[in-house]
Amino acid sequence: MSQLPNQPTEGPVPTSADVARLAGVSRATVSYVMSGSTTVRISEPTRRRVRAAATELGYVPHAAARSLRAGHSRTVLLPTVDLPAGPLHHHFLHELESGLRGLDYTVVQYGSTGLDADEAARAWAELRPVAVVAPGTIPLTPRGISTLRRSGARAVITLGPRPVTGAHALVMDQREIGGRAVAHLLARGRRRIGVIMPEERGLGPYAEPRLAGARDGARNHAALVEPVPLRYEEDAAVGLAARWRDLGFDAVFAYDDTYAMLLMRALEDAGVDVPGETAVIGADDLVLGRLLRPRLSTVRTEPATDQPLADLVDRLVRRPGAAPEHHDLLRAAVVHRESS
Amino acid sequence: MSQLPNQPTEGPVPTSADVARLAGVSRATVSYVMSGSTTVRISEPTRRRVRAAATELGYVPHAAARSLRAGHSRTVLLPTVDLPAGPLHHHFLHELESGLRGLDYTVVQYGSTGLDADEAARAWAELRPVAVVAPGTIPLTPRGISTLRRSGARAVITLGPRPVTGAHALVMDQREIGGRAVAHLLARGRRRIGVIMPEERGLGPYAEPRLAGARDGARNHAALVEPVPLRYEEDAAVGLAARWRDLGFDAVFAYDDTYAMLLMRALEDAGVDVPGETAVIGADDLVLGRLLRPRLSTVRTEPATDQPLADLVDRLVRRPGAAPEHHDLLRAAVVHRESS
DNA sequence: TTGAAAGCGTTACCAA
DNA sequence: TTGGTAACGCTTTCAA
Repeated sequence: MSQLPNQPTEGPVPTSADVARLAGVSRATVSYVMSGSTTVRISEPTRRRVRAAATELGYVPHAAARSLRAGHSRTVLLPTVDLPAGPLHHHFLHELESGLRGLDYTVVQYGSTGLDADEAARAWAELRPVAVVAPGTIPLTPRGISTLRRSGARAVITLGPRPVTGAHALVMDQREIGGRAVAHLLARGRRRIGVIMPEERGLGPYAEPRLAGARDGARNHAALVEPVPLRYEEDAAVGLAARWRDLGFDAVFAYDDTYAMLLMRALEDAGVDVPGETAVIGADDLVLGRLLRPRLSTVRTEPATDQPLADLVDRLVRRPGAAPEHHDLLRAAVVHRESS
Repeated sequence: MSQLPNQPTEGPVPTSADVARLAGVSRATVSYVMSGSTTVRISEPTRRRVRAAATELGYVPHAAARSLRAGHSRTVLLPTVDLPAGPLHHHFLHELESGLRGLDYTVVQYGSTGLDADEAARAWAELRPVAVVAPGTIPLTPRGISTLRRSGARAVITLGPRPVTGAHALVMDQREIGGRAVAHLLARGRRRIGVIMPEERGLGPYAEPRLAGARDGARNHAALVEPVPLRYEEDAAVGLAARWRDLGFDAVFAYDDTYAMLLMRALEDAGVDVPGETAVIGADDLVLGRLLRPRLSTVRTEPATDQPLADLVDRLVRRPGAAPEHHDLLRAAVVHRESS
């Protein structure tokens, strides 16, 4: 094991010039060695001297200086908000992140809570990312998109429930989820369907399309579809259950399995029979749905494309200026269990 | 509404020189106006001309160039891994992120899955962050810490279950959770305690200290504490429940409420009475615990400090070189319900 | 095989 | 009140 510097030198940060000096070569040579350039032949002894000097000084190249000189970066910016975003969103985000890293991009998440659309776009543009993949929960205006493109971003992509004009879109269309749920309930003879809408901030962009899909699904049937707001708290559910019979629903599509569980428990405590009196279906197929009694019916969502997201982003970066593309990322299917 | 550029010019990115040219001033003047410098007086008409030119060109300053020139950045790097990390971890991360932004830091999350400790440290160092707050799930070696410090990081901080030698530490000591759980079970007369250990990768850094705390808590009592591995899947739980009576436990401390729910359901289906035959306690006080029957006892964790994390990081940045500090972030308390 | 020098976009100092 | 200039750390062409 090599000697570690025992005093975390508070001194200046070593640069390639320091390495060059220590190794007795020029800065150019250091650069060649560090980047493993093959266009220039450097003797093996020299390489070793340079590497040893770099290690001794703890030299790490300065990314900003490099990309400044290069005129471009390989930074992909993923703005984030700190709101819950659904398991599939996380799945995609993770896949995207590791895939892009594999393609040698530097992936950086940048918290953007509380910034308005154009402030956010400017803040992102300062970092000169080669691509931006923004969640649908952050509004992206045409002006913001323009700012980003003019700052050198070769791809501006939204990832969310809705496409955004002017940007490429990876669409997770939540409407199909609502549509499937309602079709299932209709097929089982239900006609008065409540749709649980979370009152939690930030879930709207997901919940609204699910409701819209539910409504569309009931369009040509003599059926009622009505939103029912609910906070994710026990007493809210108890209150709702207490006036449940007055509402007159014979079925309910909950925003997701966790809300379904919350409601189902409250209904049971209030003496409402599930599924006899009210059928319940959730969404997202969480493990907990199988643990409930009755077992929870749900709408499972799964990736609709086997093309890795990262490849898609990479392609958009390489062929910029192409017309905005929309890609549907979601497939939805009902998993029928006991609660419906 | 002002005129938007109708062609997303594929041309070169505008620089302050372009703005200067268009406004008929020097680059220096542009810089003064854009950064709102007060040390230099610029006439109001000039300011207006500069701002108009900047808007027209869609000019956004180049962060890398700025920090290169300045010799330092206000970037705080939060390396992330894509593993589940507990609700409190998320809470802290979010608080830290928004707090730091309020203190005018640029907070950036950087995915580091799959990198080894020293590779990761080098990758982070390339970005020249002024501070790094690394989750405990990413091992940080003395060498890595040294690399970061020498690259100009004024604070290297770990956020996780364990302090790391040489770095500041925001400790979320999970041991107390196990300790409280076991103390509670002992007080209720239980003597043979199983501790559910998730088999899921990445939970180890949280689960192990919880187990250690449980063992410590039983030290001076004639009690048995034994780990029981469990995958978070229904059939794994069913299998465990089937041989439950052979194991001879009269109580179980589950890693968290979700594992507790999984096990409790399987035990119930296997005819094991809870809490009569086996007492169950979870952790993290999730909403679902109150929805279970019997209602789930749990160990609630809450922030132990009312000093905002961001202020703490800020202080460490301003007073670098100070001896490593440890801060305990967690307080744990048993919430007794029906399952124990 | 190596070195000198230019230039990426900024900002801070010093003159005008 | 404004402008010229140098410097931040790096890569790359051109010459030696």
